[in-house]
Amino acid sequence: MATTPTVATIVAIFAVAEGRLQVLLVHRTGEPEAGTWALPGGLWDCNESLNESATRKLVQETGASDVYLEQLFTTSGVDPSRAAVAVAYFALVEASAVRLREEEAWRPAWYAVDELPPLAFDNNRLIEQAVERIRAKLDYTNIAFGLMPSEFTVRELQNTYEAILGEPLDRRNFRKRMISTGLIEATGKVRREGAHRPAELFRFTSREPVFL
Amino acid sequence: MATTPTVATIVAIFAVAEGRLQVLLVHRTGEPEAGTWALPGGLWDCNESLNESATRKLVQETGASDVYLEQLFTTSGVDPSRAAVAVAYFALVEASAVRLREEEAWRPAWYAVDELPPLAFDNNRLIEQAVERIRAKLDYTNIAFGLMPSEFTVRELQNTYEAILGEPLDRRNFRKRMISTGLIEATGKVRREGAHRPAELFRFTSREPVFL
DNA sequence: CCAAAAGTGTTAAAGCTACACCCATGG
DNA sequence: CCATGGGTGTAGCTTTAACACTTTTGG
Repeated sequence: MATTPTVATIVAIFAVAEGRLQVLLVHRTGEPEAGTWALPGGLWDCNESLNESATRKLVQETGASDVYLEQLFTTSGVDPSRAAVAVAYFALVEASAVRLREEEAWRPAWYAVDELPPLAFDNNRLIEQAVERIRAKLDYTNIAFGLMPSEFTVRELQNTYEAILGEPLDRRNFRKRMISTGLIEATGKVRREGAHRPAELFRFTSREPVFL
Repeated sequence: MATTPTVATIVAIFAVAEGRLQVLLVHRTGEPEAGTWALPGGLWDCNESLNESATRKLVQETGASDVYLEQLFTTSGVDPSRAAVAVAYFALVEASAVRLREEEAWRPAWYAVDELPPLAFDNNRLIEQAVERIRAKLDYTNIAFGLMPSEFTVRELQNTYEAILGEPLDRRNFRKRMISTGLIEATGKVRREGAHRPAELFRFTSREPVFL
C-alpha cells in the first residue's frame, strides 16, 4: 500500500417520494467499479473541512439548502489498490426542492431503499446503517424537518414518518405526540383542497437539530 | 495546506475507579502542543484498518483485552500546519485489569472526567461527547460489560452506573431492570466478605454488544 | 345531500417510581 | 445479639396503545 492515504467523503442523500424513502445514486464512470451504481462522493481536497466537503457534494447533486446533514462513520480500505479512508455522511432533503443534474454523464437517480441494486464498495451496508439511524432518531429528534417544506399538514408529516418507518401509525396519537412534544406548532393558516374540511398548516418550532 | 493529508486515530479510554468515571491522558512530548495533556493517539500507518489501529493504541496503553471500542466521529484540520484528519474512538476498560506503561516519557495517567485540565486540540469537547454517548447507551445496551470483571455483584454494577451517570439509583429498581432485560444472569455463586449476608455473583449474558 | 379527509377524547394496559422491611453473615 | 450490607414486593402514577364519531368543505 502507498503511505500517503487518500481521504474521500461519501453522502447518502435521502428524500421521501411516492410514499417511499429514496436514496440518490449515481452511475460510476471511473475505476474502480466503473459501471455500477454508487453513492455520490469524491476526494477531499484538503482546503475545506470534511463537513464543508460533504455539504458541497450535497449541493452539487441536489441544489438543496437548509438540509439535515450528519456524519455516519469512517471506514478504511474501501479501495484495495491504495490506502484510503472514506468519511460517510447522510442527508435528508425535501424531494420537491431538489433539481437533479441532468447534463452529467453519471445520471443521478432516486432509488427506493427497499429495492436497491447491488452497489459499489460497501454502499449497500452503509445505506442500511443510515436508514437504521434515521428510524431511531425519528423518535426523539426533529430530524424530519429536513424532509419537509416549511409549512405542512399533520397528515403530510405522518406520511413521511410512515414512509421511513415502513409501518402505519395512528392518526390521533401521532398528532397528539407531535404537538405535545413541542416539535411542531400551528401556523394559524389552513389549506383548502378537494371536497372536504381544510387542513391546518404546521411548521417545525425549530429548524435546528433538537433532541427530546 | 499540503495536498497529502495525514490520518490519525485518537482513543478516549474510560474506566471507573474510586467511584468516578476516569479517562486516560498522556503528556505530549512532540509538537504541536508539546507539554499539554492529550488523549493517546497517533498516525495511521495504512497497513491496518482504522479499527485495528485504534485497538492497537488501546492495547499499547492499557494491556486490556475483551474491551468495548466504538468509533465516535472524524474531524479535519485539528493540526493547522498540515491537512489532517483525526478519527476518534472511545473504549471502556476494566480498571483493575489495566497496567499503565510506566517507562514512557509521556506518563499516562487517569483523570476524573469532571475535573479535566485544559487539553490539546479539541480533546475536551471530544471527551464530553464521548461521555454523553456512554450515558445514553447505558440505558439500552450492555455497553457496561467493558467496565466490569467477568463476575460481579449487582451492587458493584450499580456503583459503575452511578459513577457514569453521576446520580444515585434505586437499588430495587436497578436490580429488577438489569435482570428482567436479560442483560445479566446469576452465576449461582456468592461472594462472602464482611459481617453481612453474602452477595450473589452475576455475569453479562453476552459480552458482545447487545441493544435492547 | 353526499363523499371525502380533518379533527377530536376516553379507556385499558403497561411501565416506571417511590418506598420499608426481613435475611444472612462475622464478630 | 448486634451491626452491616444483601435481598425482596407493592401501590400510585405516568405513559402508551387502541379505538369511532363529528366537522367542514366542494360538487
